[in-house]
Amino acid sequence: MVEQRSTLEYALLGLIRGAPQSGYDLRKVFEETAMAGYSGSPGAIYPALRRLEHSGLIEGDVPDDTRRRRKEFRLTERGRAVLLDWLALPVTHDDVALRFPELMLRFVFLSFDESDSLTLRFLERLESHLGEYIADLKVQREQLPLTMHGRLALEGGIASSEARHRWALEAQESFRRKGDRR
Amino acid sequence: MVEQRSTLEYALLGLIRGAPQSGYDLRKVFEETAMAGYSGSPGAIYPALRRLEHSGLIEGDVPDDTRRRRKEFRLTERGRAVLLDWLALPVTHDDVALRFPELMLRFVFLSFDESDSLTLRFLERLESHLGEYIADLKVQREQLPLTMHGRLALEGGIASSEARHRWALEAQESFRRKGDRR
DNA sequence: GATCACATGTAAGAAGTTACATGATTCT
DNA sequence: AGAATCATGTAACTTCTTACATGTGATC
Repeated sequence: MVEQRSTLEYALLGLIRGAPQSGYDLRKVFEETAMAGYSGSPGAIYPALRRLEHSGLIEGDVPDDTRRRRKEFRLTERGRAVLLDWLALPVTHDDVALRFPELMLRFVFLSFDESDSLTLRFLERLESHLGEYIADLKVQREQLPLTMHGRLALEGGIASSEARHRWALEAQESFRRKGDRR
Repeated sequence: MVEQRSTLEYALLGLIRGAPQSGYDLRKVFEETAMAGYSGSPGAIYPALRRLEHSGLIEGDVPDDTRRRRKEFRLTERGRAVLLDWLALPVTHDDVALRFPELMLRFVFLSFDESDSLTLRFLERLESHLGEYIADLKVQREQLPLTMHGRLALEGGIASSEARHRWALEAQESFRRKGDRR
């Protein structure tokens, strides 16, 4: 059973895993790259870091090369394990239909798995669930009584899902080619 | 200045505007059609309806043709006005980048504007902000140092945004043709 | 008579938002 | 000297989640 944490907490774990950094650094990442829509408000970030620290997933050090007040966080072993558990979670139908941005966040952090096996499993499941989801939307388009706006909105959903579906296929090919080259 | 309400509350206003209905009816809409990801849990719906009632945006009647306990809500004049204000809000860059599902919810409810003028303004702004957003993503792809996963994720975002962009253009044409026919 | 669908609610807790607060260091 | 940036935090509030609670009418 996987520990349940908020998406923001996983985003923080992933970023810290990429490079140890302070709360301030993390806030800037969210503000400047608008990372998938997680707000970098101090009222969200600092309490989340506190929770992660209390749970023993991250540890803060005060680096001695700065004279500014500053605490740099890095992952603990448990932190790495919790992050990996989250990354290895199977992609579900609801993830695809309701939480796509979170899936993309997970995908980015799958770069920490150097074997690419988690990545390939992720993309395969993503691709198949997207296929189902697109079929569902098409059924709804045929069967539900819809206004012109409703039908168009559904068609928009179908179009963007189909783009994501093609992307999932292409991404799989990229990783397969990469694996073959070795 | 527009009254600030939660997205769930606007979703409820829009659905009730479409047809007066009870909390139970509304919950089923969310559960069965998975409407854009708003959960139909009673702990969300009933308090939200209470808030809307207290603010004078909806009113509940007990219909006498049923013997079940049941309260049917309909919009008040103020409720219609608040919904319309929300629908008329200009589409912003952040809406496009961060809150697309909410935009699609608004689009569906724009069917209440029979002149289609709000719809057309909505689609024009959507189209232009999407264009900018796609350009931003392409800049990030060129300029940021990215892992293979990061680059692919960005390309996925570009692909689905381009699909939405094409959709916004096609939807505009649909409404223009419809307008011309009269 | 039991079970399912109808129908509405509350309580506790989690997590985010906005706004405020504070102070040090670096740049102009 | 003053402004901008670095850096961390708290408090009040809002809203959602999960889980529990309750009861009636319809169907088998």
